[in-house]
Amino acid sequence: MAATSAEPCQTPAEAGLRERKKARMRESLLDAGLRLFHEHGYQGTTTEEIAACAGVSQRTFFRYFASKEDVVLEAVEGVDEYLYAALRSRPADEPPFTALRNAMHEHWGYLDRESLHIQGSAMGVITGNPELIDLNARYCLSRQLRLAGVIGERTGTDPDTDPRPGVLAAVFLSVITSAHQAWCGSGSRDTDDLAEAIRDRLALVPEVVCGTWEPPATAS
Amino acid sequence: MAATSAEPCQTPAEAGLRERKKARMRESLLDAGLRLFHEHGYQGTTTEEIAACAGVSQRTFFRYFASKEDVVLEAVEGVDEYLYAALRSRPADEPPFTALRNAMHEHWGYLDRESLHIQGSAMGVITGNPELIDLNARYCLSRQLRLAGVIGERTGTDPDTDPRPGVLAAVFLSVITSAHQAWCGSGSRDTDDLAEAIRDRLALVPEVVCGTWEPPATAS
DNA sequence: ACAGATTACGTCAGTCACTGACAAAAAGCA
DNA sequence: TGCTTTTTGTCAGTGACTGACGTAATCTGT
Repeated sequence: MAATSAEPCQTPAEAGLRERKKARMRESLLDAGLRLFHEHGYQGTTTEEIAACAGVSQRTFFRYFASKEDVVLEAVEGVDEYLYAALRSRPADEPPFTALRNAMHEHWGYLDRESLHIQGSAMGVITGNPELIDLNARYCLSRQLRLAGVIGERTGTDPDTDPRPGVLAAVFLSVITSAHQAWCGSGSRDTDDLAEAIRDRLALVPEVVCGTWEPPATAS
Repeated sequence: MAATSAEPCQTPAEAGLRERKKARMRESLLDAGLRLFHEHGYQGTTTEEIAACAGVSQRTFFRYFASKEDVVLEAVEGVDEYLYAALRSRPADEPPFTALRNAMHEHWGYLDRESLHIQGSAMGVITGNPELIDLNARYCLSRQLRLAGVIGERTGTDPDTDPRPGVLAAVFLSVITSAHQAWCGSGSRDTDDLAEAIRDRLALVPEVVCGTWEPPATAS
């Protein structure tokens, strides 16, 4: 079914009308969802409203997105791509963690004035209750795996056999999340503060894991 | 209303009968929940079943636990106490990260044959949608904060002003989670394998963040 | 362009987590 | 023993999510 296309080829688009409609529908639901989340908050938006806003039924919404959270996730993944690209373009001789820090820095410049920076984070697992994996996995597993993959590319290591890319991805994302929490807790809405928190905390990691801390903190 | 107590003081217990009943109710619901989760899985257990199993109505269940997930969380927190205790009893001259690794090792010995080791993990935050914090916070924020607090005690640093305890807690928990994921993914049910994965990955952290990786992994 | 197989959609009904409101029962207190 | 406070059950309702089924749109071959 791949090469037997005898299509009129009037539209320059790639696939059939059905595919294009589906893609547009998904896009439409995503836009509607993000807009409504922005306007009324996440909890303040129902899936019915998203569907109605996109002109379809709630049931159709759930045919495109497995859950309300997935709308957010989709956006997160889109944003992360910039980080991966930045990481890939770092010079090859940079040590992995340094490259990540620098990539994050570039990435931030890119995102700084985006309307949406969404950060997912690490997942949790409950021994013996695999169903709970799904519940949390949404928030980080895919992110962590993808990042580990990109780190693996850079370093020539295979994330499936070498745990180091996975560990670095986990550490990196957890520090980002930690900074994010601190930022949220501080009440600041200034994204520059968030960027600074991220930078500071990433810079602290080697010291924090590699030795004894100097008694008086950098409590400026 | 604090010192005006002219209680008969007939019962040797600490508080009034009401308090004790409440504590027993909570315990009872927790036991029922964990047992049912174990028997039928998390998804396979409804809150009504938990309530019925404890002999109360569903509404009462939700008066004791804000959510079904909270039942699990409660158990997680109980388990973590052992880790904190182990960390507190490490010699004061051990560097923080080393102390954590050793504490984890001891902790594991303690838990090894427990019926329940539950691991929560890091939370995610969505910029501008504080409601989502709750959603994930359940899974890690409290854990991370508590651990940061204990680390702060040990090192004489204040987690509120010095970001280092928070960073270390985040890194540590994320590596545990990462190991947990790898273990789940490997299909092993042997807790010794999990302990080994955790040990290996923790040992890798300094190398992973502090320099250039040696090309051929420890792909034993 | 038209019949027949796919596929997408809307509608309906149902489950489950979770919540507010209210009345009855239990526990504390005088 | 009355009176107040707290706890509980019942009821009704919201919102996320799913399965079933009929209808409509798209695709396929002629």
